[in-house]
Amino acid sequence: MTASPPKRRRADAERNIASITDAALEALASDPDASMAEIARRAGVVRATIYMHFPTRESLLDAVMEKATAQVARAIREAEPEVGEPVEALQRVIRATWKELSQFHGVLAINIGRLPAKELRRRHLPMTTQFIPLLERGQADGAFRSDVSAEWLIAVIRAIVHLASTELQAGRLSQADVERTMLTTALSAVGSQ
Amino acid sequence: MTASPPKRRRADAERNIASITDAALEALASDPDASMAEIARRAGVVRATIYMHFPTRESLLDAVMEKATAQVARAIREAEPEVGEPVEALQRVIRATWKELSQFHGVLAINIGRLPAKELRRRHLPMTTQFIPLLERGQADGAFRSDVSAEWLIAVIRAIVHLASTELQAGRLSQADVERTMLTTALSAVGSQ
DNA sequence: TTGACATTGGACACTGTTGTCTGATTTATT
DNA sequence: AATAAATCAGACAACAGTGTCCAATGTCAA
Repeated sequence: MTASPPKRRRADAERNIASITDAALEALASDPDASMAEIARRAGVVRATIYMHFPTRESLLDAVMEKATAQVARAIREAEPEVGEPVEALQRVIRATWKELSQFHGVLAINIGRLPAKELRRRHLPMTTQFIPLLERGQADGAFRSDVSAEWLIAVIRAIVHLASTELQAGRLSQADVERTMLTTALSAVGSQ
Repeated sequence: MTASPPKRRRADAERNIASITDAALEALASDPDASMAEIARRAGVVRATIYMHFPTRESLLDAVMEKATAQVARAIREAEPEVGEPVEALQRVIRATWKELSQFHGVLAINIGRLPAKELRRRHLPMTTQFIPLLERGQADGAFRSDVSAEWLIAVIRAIVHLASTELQAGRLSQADVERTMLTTALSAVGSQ
């Protein structure tokens, strides 16, 4: 999935591609409209170099998004959503992905408005699909409310995690409180009682 | 607060100002980066006319934001947050403001990134201050959870309302379901049980 | 009706961004 | 050491947006 059959690039090219996507990730996190020049500057590379590897700005954004979602998806997977009590599992998954997601907080939001809703949903699939079985399992055994769809619950959880990230960044929530607050709120919103 | 002492404008000027802010509201809702030209086109006015009344793009945005927040604030006030049982009152307030807020859904989000967090908070005051007493009242009598701040609860409610608006717009939630879903989720997130 | 106010339509300079190109230079690979 | 790949430095055209200006025209108010 990384670069096996298509073409063999030189080692420094490979390195630069990594630098560029990393820099883009950073830059876009603080400013969703960061220019190619700004990204190049951060990557320690000349602007034209970016165009060596990414034909357009759009294509760079696509690559960055895919990298971010893949990284979050991996973190979710490693938290083993299918193991144990639904409530415990959800708690574990949220906790494990929270730091990951908070990095990309702004970055993943770029797609909103940039892509049609359908496409956006498709690209979030690597993350969302992993939640579905967990939530449905919880709904089946009465741990989570089942008067709304699992998709809605996912959206609510995501919103709360993003919110926690925002509030932390804004200083309205302390490092010490944020995790507990986020978790209890998410569980309370999703819980059945 | 509208235009009492500062200076008397001609009637057509007054009318155009209204057209412009309305057009800006519309345009910015669908595209947060809508240009002055696009706004002028919608207002049925030439671009230079906008600059007659708003010296810069920024100042127009400010005016639009203030208009939007004022409108939402009024709707909240009319729902009488201070009357009756906290749970009932909150339900009433959310329901009453929901349609209002869903119009401005995207518009109010423009400020994020445009303004420093502190300033942003200040401008949201007309809306948020009205929630505080209601939430604190509910926290005091055990209706709402009190292990987190009232400010956090406000943020959570706002996030859920915005989310509902997004999901409705994306067709992931039906007109019939959206209000119930939003309300039950918000109350469940805020409730103490 | 008249004079002041306001809008029009068009032009203008300025800035920032994207994407392309080129020739010189550096770097990895064999 | 030789060759191919990649980067650099800088220029360029094209475009879109902001803010300003002006002369002509339209509109309100007394």
